[in-house]
Amino acid sequence: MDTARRSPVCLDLMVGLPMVCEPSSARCTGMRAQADIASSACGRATSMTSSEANKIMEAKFTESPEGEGEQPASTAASPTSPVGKKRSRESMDTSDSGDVNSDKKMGTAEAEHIDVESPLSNGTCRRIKVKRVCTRIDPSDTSLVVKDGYQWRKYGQKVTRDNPSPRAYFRCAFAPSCPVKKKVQRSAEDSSVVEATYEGEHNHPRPTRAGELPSCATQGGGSVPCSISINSSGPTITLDLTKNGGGVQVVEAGEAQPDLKKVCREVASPEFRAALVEQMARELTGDRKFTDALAAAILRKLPDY
DNA sequence: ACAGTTTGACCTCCG
DNA sequence: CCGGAGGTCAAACTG
Repeated sequence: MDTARRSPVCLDLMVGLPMVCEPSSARCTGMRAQADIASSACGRATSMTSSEANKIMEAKFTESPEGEGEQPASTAASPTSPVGKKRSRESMDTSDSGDVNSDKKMGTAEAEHIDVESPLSNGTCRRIKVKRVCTRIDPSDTSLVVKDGYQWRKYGQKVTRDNPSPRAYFRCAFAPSCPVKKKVQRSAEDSSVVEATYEGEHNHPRPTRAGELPSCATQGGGSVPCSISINSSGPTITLDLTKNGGGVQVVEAGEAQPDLKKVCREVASPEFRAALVEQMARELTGDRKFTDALAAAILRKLPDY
């Protein structure tokens, strides 16, 4: 009964809060596991290379202090990071890439938001936000295209050592000066999952084109408005009940940190689900605003009575 | 002719 | 210094 209470997982219900499709936010993600990587202290980060950051990005979640996150776009696009070609390029790739996963076909996606500190030559460092999104697609689809509302131009493809599937490199094609890049590669463990890594921040509004509505507007039954964030106090699962869908669906990231995997397994367990439902019911019935709103909605549906 | 993609070569980093 | 690996460039190709 108190599984959820005993669980390290904290449930955060989002009831009655309309989802806002922020152009540069992961809010529109369907099923989303969001891990904000700390890499907090510049002091620590000064010794952290971008490759280390990449390793973190690709393999690990670390605990994150709160207050994490937003950074001005101006810092994101800092052109001055003469730490060598690879490093400087990575350094240019900063921050939030916006709403990245309107799902292409099967719609289940998982995103990680990761900030890493990129050391600069002058001894300072600056935060890079990298977002990785796992999207389920048809395994027979080899296009490595993840539609996210932005226009991308492919500029390279490479087979990496740890994954037989090729990795495709894309640049934002909407604005020539947009520093955002993304890498798309099938998961080594599950060919039906593609991992898209977004680096950098769009310096332009999202192109609005017919048929490319924000993902939160287009996502269908396959997506669940749920997010998982991991912080020092333990993982928090957020269910947005303002959207359609409703079950709990967990997609395990192939390279997810063991902690996240553990959380995913826990979340997927029947015991947890039962406790989740129970706690949801408790939360809902105990929320006066919710019951009032529910009553009002029912009354509206029954105008003749 | 043009825009986008493919793909081999090249560059840089790192161990 | 060297070799491997990831990332990018740019010519060739394609629709």
